Amino acid sequence: MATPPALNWSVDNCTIERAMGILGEKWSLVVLREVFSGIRRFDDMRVRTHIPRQVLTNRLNNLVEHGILRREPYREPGSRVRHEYRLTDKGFDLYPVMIALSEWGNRYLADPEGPPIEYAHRDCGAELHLAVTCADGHLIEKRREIQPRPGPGTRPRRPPEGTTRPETANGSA
Amino acid sequence: MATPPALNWSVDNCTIERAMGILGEKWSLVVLREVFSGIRRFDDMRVRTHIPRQVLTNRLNNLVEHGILRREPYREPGSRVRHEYRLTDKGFDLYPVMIALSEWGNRYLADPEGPPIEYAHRDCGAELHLAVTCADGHLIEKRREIQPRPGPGTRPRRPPEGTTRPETANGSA
DNA sequence: CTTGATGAGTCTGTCAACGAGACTTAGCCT
DNA sequence: AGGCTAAGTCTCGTTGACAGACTCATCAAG
Repeated sequence: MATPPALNWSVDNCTIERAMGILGEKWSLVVLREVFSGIRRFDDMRVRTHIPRQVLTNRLNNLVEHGILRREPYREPGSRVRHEYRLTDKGFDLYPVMIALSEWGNRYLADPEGPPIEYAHRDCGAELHLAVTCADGHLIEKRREIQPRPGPGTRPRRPPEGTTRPETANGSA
Repeated sequence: MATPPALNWSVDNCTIERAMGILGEKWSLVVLREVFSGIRRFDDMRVRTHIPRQVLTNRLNNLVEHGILRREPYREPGSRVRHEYRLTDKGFDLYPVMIALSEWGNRYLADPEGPPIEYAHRDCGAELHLAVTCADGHLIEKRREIQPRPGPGTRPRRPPEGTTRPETANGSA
């Protein structure tokens, strides 16, 4: 084997990495799962998830800071004003991420009786799944059809003087 | 507002949570991005990602242990036998997760010039994206059509004696 | 056969993040 | 006035991340 071409590009500005910087902290996605499921209050999340208080405050604040959740004041009759956490548009756009994770998790990690949460089409009740398509409208069914490649923000990586291995032609796994 | 119905179900066996237990550790998905991009060797990953050695060994081992990567011995002419890391089927099935993250990241987190990596349809070159569909074949375009609900593995949550709030009807965010 | 290069680690010590449990605070209710 | 409750802070011990030096096996050069 020889040098994969990817080695010549830098990935400092990788958006997957940035996304994981926000969502990859422990519990972040669990918090989002809760909000997607209609759980919006601090203590309700605590009760279901057992996330340590401190971590939960921290995650909620981070998610608010990144514009994924917003704090909404509400007042329950006979209580003082409180806040609940709701998804912003940016947060809702994480639906595919949630569905992708749950599809994979359901296939490989579920208990024999199945997963405790599923995502369904409200109108017809059928379960959801993700389809990979391309901008030209083709449906992608086999992974051989998928090709990672340098995008518009690609920058060269300066190799540290004399790191040379013979080139190869094909960069996918 | 009143008790969201989700509060009555347990989420101990949630598959999203389990998936994040594997993929949510710092760097896990970056390692996978590398492998998807054709980077398969320890030091090549180090060079691009600057992941600390110890963490990288640890992540690679975890991913192998969970059957997402496999170690493949190879021998470069004039070197001793080494190992490279390749995706298993289970690993390849994470493609939707990668694409979902990168779509979201590209929309909200990219530099002005764009992302450094994109996923394309090999046959036509067009960029990929994910479509949410339901098992009945409907294309879901609005989040209002998505409904999280208890799945087959749902278990009741034993509420700790006298945690009662009035019920509400609708559980989505 | 010795020396050196190289890929892939291990070892050590420091610092940040996580987890458990007790304590705090603001506003409402009796 | 006293108590309750949601949502935090505080404290402290444990785990995980990181940096940098060290190890180890193997092959190639001399």
